[in-house]
Amino acid sequence: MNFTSSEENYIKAIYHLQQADANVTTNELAAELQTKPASVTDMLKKLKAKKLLNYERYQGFTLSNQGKQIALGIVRKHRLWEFFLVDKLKFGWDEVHAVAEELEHISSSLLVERLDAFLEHPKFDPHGDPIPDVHGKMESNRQVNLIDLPINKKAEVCAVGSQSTELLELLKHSNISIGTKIEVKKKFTFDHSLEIKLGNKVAFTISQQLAQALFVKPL
Amino acid sequence: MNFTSSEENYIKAIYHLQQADANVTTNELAAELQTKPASVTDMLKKLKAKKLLNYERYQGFTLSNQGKQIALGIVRKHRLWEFFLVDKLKFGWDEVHAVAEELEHISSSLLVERLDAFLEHPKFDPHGDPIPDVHGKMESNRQVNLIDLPINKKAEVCAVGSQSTELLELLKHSNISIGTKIEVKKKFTFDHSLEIKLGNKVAFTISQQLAQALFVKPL
DNA sequence: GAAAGAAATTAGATTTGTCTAAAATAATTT
DNA sequence: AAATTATTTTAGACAAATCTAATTTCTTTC
Repeated sequence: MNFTSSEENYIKAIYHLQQADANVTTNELAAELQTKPASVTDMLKKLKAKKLLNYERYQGFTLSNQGKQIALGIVRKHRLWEFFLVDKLKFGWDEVHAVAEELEHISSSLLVERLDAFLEHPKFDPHGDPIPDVHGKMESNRQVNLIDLPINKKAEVCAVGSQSTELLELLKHSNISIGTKIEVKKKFTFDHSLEIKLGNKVAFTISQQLAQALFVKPL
Repeated sequence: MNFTSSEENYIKAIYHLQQADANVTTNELAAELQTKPASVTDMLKKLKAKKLLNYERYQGFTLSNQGKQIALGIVRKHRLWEFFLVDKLKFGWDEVHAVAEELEHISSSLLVERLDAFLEHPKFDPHGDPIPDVHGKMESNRQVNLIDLPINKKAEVCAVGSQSTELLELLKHSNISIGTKIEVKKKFTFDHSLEIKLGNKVAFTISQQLAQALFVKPL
């Protein structure tokens, strides 16, 4: 199936906002796309009709699996073009975004695959973001500080910020180790503490200091 | 100023049809763009308002100088992308047209210039058509048989098909030599003879045989 | 748990590019 | 030069994507 540039922009924006926080709202999306909430609602209905979105009015929305695939295809194109612009056309990494926004809507999939081959199948774009392959798979190996992990995003602990016995003692007591599945449920502004959940266990809160010592890989 | 893809498609189509025959009609343009004459009229009015077209209703239309510049910019982008697709991405020369039709509407002029540099300023696209430079200038050195010269297109005689004394005698008598400015005013279907005009002199007709012996360069 | 406030949605209008059907103009034929 | 035919244009409608203003639904506060 084929989509308009406008539809693709909505899908991509929803995808990115959902990465940062699984609970995307109509207003957030409107702000992101520099449009009005009413326009967003119109498009949500259209995307639902095309089965790209799970959406019930007043109840919020998430991308369907099909929607996610479309989003990944657009992200793939965007990042491949960014790589091309910087690597081949000698653009600065800060000059490429606007141009890539246009190029990502070129529809030919043959073009994308030939471009990918020409660039020798790069795995990351000039900003370090991973480039999805034809099937939407990508290396999600950019580790981020737990403080920066979006709410409700499942991740895996992959590194700690120090090897001090004090930290290790606290980690052991909290049942956190390398490989632990982790998820942030809430962020408290007052002291920047986080409510987290390990696997399916009951949630508990950790301090800003501990969170900053933990590095995770989004799944 | 910025134009929509639709406007650009009209400008480009008018440009190409005007190359083939200076008298482009509403119906021809509609056929070329696979749309209806009424839609063409609508767009003609819009392009006139934007000063890209000389147009009076029922009286035909031609591109203004500004319109020609826009057209050349689009042709430049189209042919540069075609060159890129064939030379770098290993497309076949017959596969590139549709993709280039999409790519030619990407607006960034920085992109075009960087692409031109990356490709090392090619002068001709994979089909042998000349690529206009930033200022719209291009080598128009594809010589065509006088028989194929569009009506009302000014051209210059650049070669003859044989060196026989019979031909040279006729050419001398007709005042035609290399460098003569020439223009076809009418084509007669009956015997394929042509009415031609040399510079500002009075028009006269020549036979199919003579026309076929003359090669010209459109100006 | 009712009222106030915030967020989301609907209703109706606008713009762009297109269409069909009808009318106006130009070109051709007799 | 009048009549026929072909071309071009207008008038009015429609779909896509957007907007403003009004309304509905949800959330929060008291």
